[in-house]
Amino acid sequence: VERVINDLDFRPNAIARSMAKGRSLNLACIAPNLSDYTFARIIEGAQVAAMGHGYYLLAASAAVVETFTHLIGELIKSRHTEGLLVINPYRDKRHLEIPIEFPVVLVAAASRNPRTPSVVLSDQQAGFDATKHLIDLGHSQIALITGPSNEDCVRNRTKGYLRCLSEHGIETRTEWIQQGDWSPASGTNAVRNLLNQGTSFSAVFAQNDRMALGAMKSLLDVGLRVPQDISVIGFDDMPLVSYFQPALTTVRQDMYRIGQLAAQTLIQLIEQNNMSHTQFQIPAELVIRDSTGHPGRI
Amino acid sequence: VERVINDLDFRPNAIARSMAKGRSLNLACIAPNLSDYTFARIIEGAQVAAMGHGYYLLAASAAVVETFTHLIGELIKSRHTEGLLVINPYRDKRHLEIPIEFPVVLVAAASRNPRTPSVVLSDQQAGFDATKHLIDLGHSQIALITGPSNEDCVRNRTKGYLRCLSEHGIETRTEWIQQGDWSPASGTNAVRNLLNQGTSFSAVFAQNDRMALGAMKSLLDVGLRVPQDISVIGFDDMPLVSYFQPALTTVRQDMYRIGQLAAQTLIQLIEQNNMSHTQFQIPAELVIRDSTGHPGRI
DNA sequence: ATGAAAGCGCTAACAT
DNA sequence: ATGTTAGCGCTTTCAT
Repeated sequence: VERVINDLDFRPNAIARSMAKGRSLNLACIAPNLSDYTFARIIEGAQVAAMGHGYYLLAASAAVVETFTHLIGELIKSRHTEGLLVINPYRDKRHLEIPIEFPVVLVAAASRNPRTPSVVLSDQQAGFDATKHLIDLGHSQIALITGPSNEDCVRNRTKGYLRCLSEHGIETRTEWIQQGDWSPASGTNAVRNLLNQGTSFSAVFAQNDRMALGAMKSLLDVGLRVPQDISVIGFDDMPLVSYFQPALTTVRQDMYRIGQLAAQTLIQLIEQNNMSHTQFQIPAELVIRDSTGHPGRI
Repeated sequence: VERVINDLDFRPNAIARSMAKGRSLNLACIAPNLSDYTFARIIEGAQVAAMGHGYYLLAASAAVVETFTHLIGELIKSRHTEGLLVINPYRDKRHLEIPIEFPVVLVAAASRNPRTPSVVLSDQQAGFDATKHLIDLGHSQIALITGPSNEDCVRNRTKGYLRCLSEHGIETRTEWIQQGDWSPASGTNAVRNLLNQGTSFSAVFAQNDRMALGAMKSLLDVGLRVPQDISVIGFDDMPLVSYFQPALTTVRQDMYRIGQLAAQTLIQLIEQNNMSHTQFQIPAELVIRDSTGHPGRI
């Protein structure tokens, strides 16, 4: 019998098996989209971890709240999926849609509910570190370009920036803080504002690399040199940013590891129903390249 | 009865349903990895199309041949999945592992088997167009940085380059053709070779953006200006390349659309068992920015 | 140890 | 139209 099984290369029908066991071995990851580098890396890490434990990973994108809500509902009620990885950076009602009696782990945003595990970057610390790097170089007039204010990580990175300034006895000026929308164009714009309003600054900390690049562009456009005149630091360490002129100093976040850890946590939740209060914080790493230097005399 | 169904917000158990119908509504997409922009966009397009038709999309990465083979075997034999989207750019034995009696569509590589549909970029035409753009600007000494020679698209892009040169009566010099490995470093290296061997050239066509950026870097490093001294054109139109100095001229491939079309084709294959010989070719689009210009007198 | 039977929650084919 | 039943391919329990 065993021989025949091998000879025919037989595999049990996964569906029937799921049916009998009440388990689908499917996990799902919901993200605003699947192509942003950050999300793609999380998904990749999660997929590898899932596969390593014998699970499959459904990738789902939900650009708007309605899709998000609907998708979560379907996935859970249809029992298509045994657990959910949700990537929702926004501080909005989506967090209320997250079921509490179902295995869910939140990625890249702290959970609102103590019973839902989450794995996030230590954004506040990272914001602090970036600012500290600039201060250590001798800067004291440091502009900040934030992302949209409805995202958790923006609040935290800003908090880190503010804490660092205050710990070094530097008074914050509200004109230094410009809000962007993560796009390079918004970085360009923010610097233009800064320049127009005559605010003096010798460094800018952009909360993501794309805005940092946009910021660098507008600095270069008006003839300012980076880093001789103005230092620029980004956040993410996207591929290619080291190939810019000058190579971008930035804060690297290891999204692959975050995705991996999130999937592992989810699987543990499923298999051991271990709903312990687990909120992982993953440290970021400063990557010093050529876009930051000592302040010039501008 | 109907009322109770609604009141309880009842959803049929997807697994039992699959069991009874013999359908899982799962598609799977296998790619070398999930985070390269090109792959991520394909997956995103496929996922959106799949969801639009009521299917779910499993994302799977298979970095090495063994994983690939194993994964395909499991996915199919376990009947976990109803159809496969395979992204395999390599000209290797993986193509032989692709089952013919199972719904599969090949993405970003032409299928070896006439019964397997595929959707690919018109790489040859795109290579031709990029070269033509340079020739139209007045260049006649055009270096080429290719990707690894074991990939389909490399062969085709190169073919387009060669055909364009020959159609314009330009004789090809083998020293102009440098092989890279898609990484920026290999682009840097290729230009260094070109420079060292004293080959004269006024433009370089890199078969992806990352190598183009690497190439630009080494040009700039030795004091050559882009595009005044040397023109550079890339391929892909990755995010951010328009923020480089100079903004990169490149060939845009609409991977989202390719993924979408591939998923639609797969679904048709499943639902109508329509195994018609369909090999889609999606056109690329030249995006002219600032890294290409008329040849200088170098 | 091996074999028989019940049942997982649906759908489809039947009978009323 | 409505209700009933067999069966999808496994796992698990119970009997041999």
